[in-house]
Amino acid sequence: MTHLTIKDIAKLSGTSVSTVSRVLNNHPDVSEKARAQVMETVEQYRYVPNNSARNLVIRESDTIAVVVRGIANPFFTRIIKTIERAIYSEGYSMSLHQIGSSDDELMTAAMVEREKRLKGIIFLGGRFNYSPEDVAMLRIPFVCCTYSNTFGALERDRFSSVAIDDKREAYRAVRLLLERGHRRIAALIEAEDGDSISQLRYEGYQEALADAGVPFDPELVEAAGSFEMEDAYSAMARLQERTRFTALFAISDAMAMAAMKLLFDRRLRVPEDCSLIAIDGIELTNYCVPTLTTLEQPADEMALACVKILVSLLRGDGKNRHVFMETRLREGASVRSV
Amino acid sequence: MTHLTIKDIAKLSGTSVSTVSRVLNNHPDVSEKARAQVMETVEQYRYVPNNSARNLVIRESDTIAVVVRGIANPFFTRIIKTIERAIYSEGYSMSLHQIGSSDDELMTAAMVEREKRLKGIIFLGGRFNYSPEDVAMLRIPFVCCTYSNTFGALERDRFSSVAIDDKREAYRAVRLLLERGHRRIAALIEAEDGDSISQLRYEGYQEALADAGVPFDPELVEAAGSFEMEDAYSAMARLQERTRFTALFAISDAMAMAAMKLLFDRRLRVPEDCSLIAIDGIELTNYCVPTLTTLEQPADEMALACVKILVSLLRGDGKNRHVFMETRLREGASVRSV
DNA sequence: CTGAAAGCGCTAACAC
DNA sequence: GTGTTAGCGCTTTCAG
Repeated sequence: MTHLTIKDIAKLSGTSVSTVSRVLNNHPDVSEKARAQVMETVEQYRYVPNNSARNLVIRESDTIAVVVRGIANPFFTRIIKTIERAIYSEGYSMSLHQIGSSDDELMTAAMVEREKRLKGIIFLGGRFNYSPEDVAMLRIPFVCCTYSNTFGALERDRFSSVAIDDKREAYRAVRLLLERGHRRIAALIEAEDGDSISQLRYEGYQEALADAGVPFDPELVEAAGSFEMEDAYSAMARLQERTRFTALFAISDAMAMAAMKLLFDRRLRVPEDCSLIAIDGIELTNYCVPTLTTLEQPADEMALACVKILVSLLRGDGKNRHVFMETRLREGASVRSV
Repeated sequence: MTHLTIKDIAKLSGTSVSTVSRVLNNHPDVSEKARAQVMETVEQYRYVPNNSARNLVIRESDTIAVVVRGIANPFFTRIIKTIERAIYSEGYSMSLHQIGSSDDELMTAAMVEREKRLKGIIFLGGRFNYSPEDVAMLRIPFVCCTYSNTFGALERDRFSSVAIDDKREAYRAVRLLLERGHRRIAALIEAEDGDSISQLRYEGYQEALADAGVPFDPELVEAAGSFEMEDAYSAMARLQERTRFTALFAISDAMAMAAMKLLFDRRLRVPEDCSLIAIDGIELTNYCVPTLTTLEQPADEMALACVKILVSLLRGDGKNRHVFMETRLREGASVRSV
């Protein structure tokens, strides 16, 4: 036998499996003597229960799963911490699941739902285009954090979401540049389409220009093909070689930081030679030189809202909701007036 | 009933549970007709198997768990990717587990070992002081990545490790500063002791100074109390107010970047007013301004070595080993000669 | 090729 | 208080 089972511990401690189970799960109706007896053997033999067996037999748990797409996203780190705290203070426990970019968050969630008898799910990052069939595997409430199902056909009362209005916030960012006198404003994006956050923010960029009467110039737009800093750096290099501009709107802080570095390497200064603005508000932007001006997503409020919505759904005193939060302008030193 | 079970699918598709199981697990001995039949009902009803039940009954898996301490550590992100690829190409599959700073990685690993019938474990970051009793819960081979059990009483043939020699590398970093003519070299650390990576690197700092005949000055050392950038920034502020120096050794890249920002905010320039060197080589240091000079840990090689050692252990043709890798000096623009 | 049946390790009635 | 036992949903012999 590879591992000791509860049966072994029962035998070893001279009791029965139910007594051992009671002790392990802190049930009250166990005599002190039996409890001590069991605890001693557990310690002595370093018994560790098998969670698969436990999860299989329990009818329900108080677990909320957080399914995160993109382990490298620094913006999520903060959110997860806050979500975790909120979940615990609501009396639930959290189960965190990272998935790779090629995995499907819905399938992962569906499997964990059965595996752990989940109560609810919070998705942190994910596809923007779920269909009703896609989510049919999920039988429990879920809330999408940092995105909404903008491009999917899913009924809005089938799920909840907490996010910023990406298009509008991008509009705000670009508008700020316009108000500071910039006219040739470049955009560093991931891809023009793809049902992603990049697409939404890019739309905001275009709309802001249009509303200000600034003609759209495709020369000023460069797609990195990913959200990685390395790719953003290369894209910025192409952009900078191709054309001139006095300001850049990057769809994410990380990409803006890569752009900032490219400018530095080319002996261009921020903001003297090029102003920079982005969206996200990750901690790191406080530590770059100069500090990046960015529209900060209210990470803590978003995390709290997710948990609040989900918990009220679980308690039965709430309906699916879609919350759009506003960003806060965090003025760094990367934008100047012209 | 909340979820469909394999029994339901059997009934619905007019076969038996064993046939459904065979189809689901791609066993060859199923007729095409039965297979199609089962697949159709599975799709139609969006059946998702219960992994707890599966894990409970399988005798063994080909799973290697990676237990990561510190979700926010950017250095780990790269390593995980490489580990994952290596594990898959060796024919195993990976199961990733994030743990909070207050959780015990050994207990987590022991539980997952039973839950998933693990073959082996890779710890990414963890305590430096395991005792034989601590690891008694683990029955399978494990390798510690980025650290070794420097301060523990665990027998060295009980586990494997892949890491840099933190003390020696810190020595090298500080020595580089000395060679460039620096004499007043400050150190930004986490804590003076605590059986951590910070302690080891701090020891290297002290030894380098001693070997160069530079008297140790406690004024030049500041502990941040954590590895967080925020705390490093404050610590650097205290240090900078208290005394003067021409160079700083930070025990991590992230802390160095925080220090860099503090210097900038105080109108001091890097490297003109203060040189900076650190250890780690996270991608981000390529994007700070100026680029940080750092001793880069060979993340990919370390990841590969971990998997290689573990796999050879599992195949029975290998013994526990302790590998120390060398860092590569990545010259940025943050160090000048005086 | 297919189905019946025996558990995997645990919890929770249920009897004592 | 305590022990016995019936499953949880699945895989896997073992017969047919």
